[in-house]
Amino acid sequence: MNQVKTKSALLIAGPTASGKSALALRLARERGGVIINADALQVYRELRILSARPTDAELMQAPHSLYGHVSGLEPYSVAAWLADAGREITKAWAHGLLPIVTGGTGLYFMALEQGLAEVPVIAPEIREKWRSFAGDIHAELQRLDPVAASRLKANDRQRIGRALEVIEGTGKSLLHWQGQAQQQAFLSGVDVERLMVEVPREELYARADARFDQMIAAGALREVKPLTNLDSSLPMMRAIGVGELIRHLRKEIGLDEAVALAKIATRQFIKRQLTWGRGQAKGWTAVSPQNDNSVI
RNA sequence: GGCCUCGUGGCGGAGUGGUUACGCAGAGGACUGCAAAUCCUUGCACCCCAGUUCGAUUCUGGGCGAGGCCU
Repeated sequence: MNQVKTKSALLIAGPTASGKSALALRLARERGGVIINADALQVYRELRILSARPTDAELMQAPHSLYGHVSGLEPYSVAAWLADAGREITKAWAHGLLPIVTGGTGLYFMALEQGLAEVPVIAPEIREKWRSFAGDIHAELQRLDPVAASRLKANDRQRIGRALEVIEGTGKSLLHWQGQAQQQAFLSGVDVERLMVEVPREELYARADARFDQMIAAGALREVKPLTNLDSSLPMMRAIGVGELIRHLRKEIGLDEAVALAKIATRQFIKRQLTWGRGQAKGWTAVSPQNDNSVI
């Protein structure tokens, strides 16, 4: 068991069902580390099974943080996660432990390494106004912030809404804020090791399919039942499987169909994660979950 | 056995005598506060044979196949 230098960190990324957690667990035991979650859905308390959070047995083998630590009814975001993660990393260092940040959300790793633009907090009313805006949202952005509008696709309501709330809430373009010096780059100047878990596509799909069946067997329907009447726009409700299983509980589709749809959604998600990895995580060290000899 | 309808890409489903919708799945890509989200691009077909025609997925005939009705 190595003694950890004061300022180092290990990042483990990879698509869902690739075996990141098991690898993180092993390395945490070997090196004396704290596993810090970098998955946007595993933070939600209500989704233990469907978000594939570590089991109790796994949690006991090494310290974990940011798993199921927030309510799905509360707003959460990259910024909130970044603050949480920064705090946990600092704490790990203070205890002489290696922070091992692992998860499948590329945006979170990006925020961790590059920081986030220092955009002031936007008033909830403004935010809500644009999220529920019924008209031509892109035309509105063209009027208020033509430069930002020119960079976004007309159908990309989510990003357009963000650009609108920023220009209205701060009086300045989102591009202005992004052009400012980035703060909160916790890992700048830190000795960072980056591992990308890679598994052949076909094998990954097969593992993901099998895992969803296991989730059903483990009681995923029971987990979803209390969520049936919640606002479907909550981020938690977009977890793969939640919408599909709710439709089944409402007798709209059979269980077989719900499972099939969730598996398709999982594969599509994996594809996006792989695209992210190829485009945004160049230079990470590729490791396979079984034979990660490239890791010291 | 007779009559009728139909046979389009992996699936669903339009349509046309020449420039071959669309949806889903698949593939590729983007990505700075909802990211397991949001968005962009895209390969792939007209059951077989013969005929009509300058030209057939589209028209005619036959074959094969599917479904329905009748006996």
